[in-house]
Amino acid sequence: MVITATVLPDVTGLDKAFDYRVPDALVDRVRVGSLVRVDLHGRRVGGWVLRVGEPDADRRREVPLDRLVPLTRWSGHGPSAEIVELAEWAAHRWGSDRLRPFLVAAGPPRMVASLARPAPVRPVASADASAGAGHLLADGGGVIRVSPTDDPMSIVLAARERGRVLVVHPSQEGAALVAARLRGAGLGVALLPDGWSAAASGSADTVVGARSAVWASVPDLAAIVVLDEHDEALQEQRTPTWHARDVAIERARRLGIPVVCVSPCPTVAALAWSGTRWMRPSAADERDGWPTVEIVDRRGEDPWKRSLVTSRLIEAIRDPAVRVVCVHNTPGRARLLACRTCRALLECERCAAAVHQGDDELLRCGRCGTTRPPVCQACGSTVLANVRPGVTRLRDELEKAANRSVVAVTGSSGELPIDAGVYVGTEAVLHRVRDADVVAFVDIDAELLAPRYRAAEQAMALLVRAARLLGPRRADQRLLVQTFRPDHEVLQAAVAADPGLLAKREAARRRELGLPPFRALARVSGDGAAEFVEMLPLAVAADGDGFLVRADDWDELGDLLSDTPRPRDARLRIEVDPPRR
DNA sequence: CGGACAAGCTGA
DNA sequence: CAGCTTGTCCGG
Repeated sequence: MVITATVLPDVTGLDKAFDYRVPDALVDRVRVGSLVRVDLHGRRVGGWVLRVGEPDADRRREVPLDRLVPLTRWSGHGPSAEIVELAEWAAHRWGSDRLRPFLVAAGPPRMVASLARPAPVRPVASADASAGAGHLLADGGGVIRVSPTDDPMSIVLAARERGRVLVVHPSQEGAALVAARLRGAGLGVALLPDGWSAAASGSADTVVGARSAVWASVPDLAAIVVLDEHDEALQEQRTPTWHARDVAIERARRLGIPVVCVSPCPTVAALAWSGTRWMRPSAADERDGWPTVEIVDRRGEDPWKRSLVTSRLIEAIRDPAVRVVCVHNTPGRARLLACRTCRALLECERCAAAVHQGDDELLRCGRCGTTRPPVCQACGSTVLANVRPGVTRLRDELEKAANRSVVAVTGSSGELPIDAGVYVGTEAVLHRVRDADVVAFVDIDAELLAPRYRAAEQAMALLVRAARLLGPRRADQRLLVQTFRPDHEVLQAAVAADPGLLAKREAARRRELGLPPFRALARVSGDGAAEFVEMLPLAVAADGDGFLVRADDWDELGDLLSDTPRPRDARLRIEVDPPRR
C-alpha cells in the first residue's frame, strides 16, 4: 500500500503544497507537522507535512501515484496536527495567502530528533484565593480584571489545577519571570522557545512563553492563560498581523477548554468575546493596586508662554529624595519649529514637509530625509522657537528646573546610570527603569488623541505600566498626568482606579463607528492595493498610501480577502486589524 | 524561491 | 545563428 504525504516546502515565495510518497522506512515517523526534506524541481528543500494519507480510490489526485517522488528524509518533530489545523484557520483569519509564517512560529527553534516520554500530569491544589478564577475556568473561561500591581500567579495555579496549562505573556522577559516563579512553586515548567520539546513531549505540565508560545504543541492541553491581555506586544507587527489572544481563544474553542484573559485594563475585544463571563477585584482592592493619579490641568496656561514643564512638575522634581520618571513620546530635540524672526514654520526646502530637529541639532525632513543646519528657509534667521519639543530639549529644561542631573532615555540608550534621580524619555523609559516615586506623563494628549482607533486603550496601557513602576498605593507616590483634556475617560478611569469606566465608553464608541471588535477592519497597501480593493465587495476608504476595508465580521473579511484574486507581480500588504491605525 | 526554457536582441 | 539577456512558468 502506498502512503502519501502532502508537504509544504519551506521556501519563501512558494506557498503551494506537493504530494510525495512516504518510503516504508519513514512510515512510522512521518506525521502531520513533521519536518521533512524533499526533492523539488531539482532542489532539496525542507518542508512541513500537512497531511498523511493512503490515497483513497474516490479522490482524484492531481498527480498520478506512480509519478510521486519519495520523501528524502524525516528531519525532526514539528507542530502537532492540532496546531497545523489552527495555523490553517489563522492564515485565513489574518488574510494571509501563506501558511509558512504560522508554521515557523509554531515550530521548534532547532531540529528535534526525539521527544521524551510523556509524563502523567501531576495534580496540584491551587490556593484558596483563586476560587473566583476557578469558577470562571469551570464555566469556559473569560476575562479577569486585576489591579496593575496584582500578582496573577494564583490564576495560573487555578488553571493548572485543571491539567496541563499554557501561559502566554506579551514579553519574553515577563514570560521568563513567570516561568521562574512557577518553578519556585514546584511546577514542571517548559519556557519557550527553548522548552519546545519539553512542551511537545508532554514532559512539562506548565508551558510558558511570549506571543509565539500560543502555537506551542502541548498534548492534552487543559487551559490557556493570556497575561496582560491589553498589551500590544501580543500582536505580531509584521504581516500576517495575528494576535495571540485571538489565537488562544480559537484554540481553546476547538479543544473545548477554557481560556482566561488577565489584565488590569482588558480590551474591548476581550470583553466583547467574554460577554458576561468576566470578573474584577473588589473596588477597594482595585483602588489599593493603583497609585494616586493627579491630573495637571493645563487649560489655564497662557498659550504664548506654554511649557511642558509645569510648576507642578517642577515642584515634584525638585525634591532630591524623590525618584522621578518623565514620559514624553517625542524623540529628538524638536518635532516642530518656527522662526522667531519671520514667524514661518520650518519646512523642508525640497518637499515642504515640516522638519524635525534631532539630537545633532540638524533639521531633518521626515518625508524625504533631506537635512540642513538650523536655519529658517524663508529669512535665513538662526533664531528658532521650539514649538513641539522632544525628549532631548525637555531634558535640558528639566535639569535647569530641578537643580539635579536628569538622564535622557530612549530605546537606543545604552546602560543607564542606576543612581540618577530623574529620568526623562520616550515610553521606552517605562521599560528601562525599575521603580519610581513619581511618574509624570508630560503630554498624555499626544497618546489620547493619536489617530489610531485603539489610541485610548494604548494610553491606558501606558498608565498601567507607570502604575507598576510606582507599586501599590502609597501616600508618597504620584502618577502625574499633564493634559488639556482632564475629563477624558482614560484619565477619569485612572483617577477612579476603575478601567471599566473607559471600557464602557470605548465599547459604545467602537460600536457606533463600526470598528473592531464589532466589525472587522483591514488595511491594504502596496502597488497592487488599488487594483485589489477595487475587486472587493466591501466598503473601502483611502488611508494614506493604502486603503481601509471593513466587513461585518472577521470570518467574512477572511473569506473575501482569500477569495479575491491577488494582482500578479504587484506587491500587496494586508494588515488585518491593523496595529498602527 | 530558483531552474528551465522560450522568445527577443545583437553582432559578425 | 551562436551567445546572451529577459520574461514566464512550474515544481509532486
